[in-house]
Amino acid sequence: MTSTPQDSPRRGRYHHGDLRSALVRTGFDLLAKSGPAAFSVAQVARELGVSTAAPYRHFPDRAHLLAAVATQAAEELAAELERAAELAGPDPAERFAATAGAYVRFVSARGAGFTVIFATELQALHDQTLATAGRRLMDLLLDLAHEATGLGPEHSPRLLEQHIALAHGYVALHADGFFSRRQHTVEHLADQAVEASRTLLRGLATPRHGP
Amino acid sequence: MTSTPQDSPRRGRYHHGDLRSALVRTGFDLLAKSGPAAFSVAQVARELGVSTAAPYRHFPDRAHLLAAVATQAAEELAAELERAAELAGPDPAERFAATAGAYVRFVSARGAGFTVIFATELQALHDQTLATAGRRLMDLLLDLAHEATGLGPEHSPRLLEQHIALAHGYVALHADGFFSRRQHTVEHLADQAVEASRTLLRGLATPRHGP
DNA sequence: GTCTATAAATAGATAGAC
DNA sequence: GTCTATCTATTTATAGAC
Repeated sequence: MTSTPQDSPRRGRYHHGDLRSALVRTGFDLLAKSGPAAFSVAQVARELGVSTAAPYRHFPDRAHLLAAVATQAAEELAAELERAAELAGPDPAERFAATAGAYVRFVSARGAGFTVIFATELQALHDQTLATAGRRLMDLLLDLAHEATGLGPEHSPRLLEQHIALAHGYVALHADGFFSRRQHTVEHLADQAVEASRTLLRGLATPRHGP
Repeated sequence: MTSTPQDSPRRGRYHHGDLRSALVRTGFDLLAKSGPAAFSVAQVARELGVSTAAPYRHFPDRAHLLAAVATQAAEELAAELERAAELAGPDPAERFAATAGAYVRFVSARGAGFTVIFATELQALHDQTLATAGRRLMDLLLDLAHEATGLGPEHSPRLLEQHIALAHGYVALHADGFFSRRQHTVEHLADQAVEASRTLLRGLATPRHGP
């Protein structure tokens, strides 16, 4: 067996030019595959074929690596939500509702949503790039919520919280097996979340004592 | 109950007559205090002042202890939801909406909601008492949902899923710090969840193309 | 910058004494 | 039924070699 350093990426020295970004990418993949509980520095290192000590040259501790992953997640999620709004057409209500479906799809596929991006554990780091990415994400949603309500801007934050709770609830329950053994595919749940968001907005525009 | 024949309940032999139920009770408290991630057989044993081996005389493994805790949680949660519905008065919509608030309060206080009760990890055990408790919980909610919709029973499951996703979303986001540093108390979030559930029901009763 | 080796926690689980 | 002692596995993190 000819073992040059380039022979196998899982053995010997790791000659990557940019281990830092490889750690973030692989960490993100691990999150998507195994969930936040299984995320560990050691496992990320193993999947990259480097020693478990190597990541500590690039991140001081587990939380800082996770923060870099969360930042990446926030940026990709914002892009997905923006894309979903564009695909939904010109109707502001549809554009807003569509982000619920995009959230369900993104978190199902990538394992990182609001609870990772805004986790207390990471907020304590005061990571500037994570804070910025999180703020941009919320601003995007707040703008869409504002356009979706014709009732004045004071209703947007409440609608947005309801909308986020709804979308996150669907995907959290799904991840933990609540919806399991039925026809609840991710696509189905995403559609349900969109429909629920439409229903919320319709209910908000309806007088208190019936139509 | 406070004084054992020995001087301290945390040292020496543990003379409890019913360690099994003490493990369930303390396990539930640990869940409420530290969350599902921190739940461990060893920690439950430590808090009871018994050796880490003792629990294994009563439960074959961690999952079976957790299942017993989840069963207890399902029963207490069902009782809380029923109580909330009663307190809400005679209006079916209010009775249904009130369960969203009760769910937020219960899970915030006790640490165990749908994701613990219906966790995939525990479903695999095929524990009969857990399955029964879970089914009773869902039946209760389904009945309330059915009474709340005047649109025929085929709408109840969808409404119930939306309602559950909403309530669970609020409490999951809260637990993970999303709502943290504002005036978002548990009571406030519970009220928000109730209001959102009302809005859902109002939206469901509203024609598709505006009032 | 990466490696080997190691330390200190913590967990799940088992064997055998009492 | 509970204890002491132990094994195995895993993690975070550091020290020092190369």
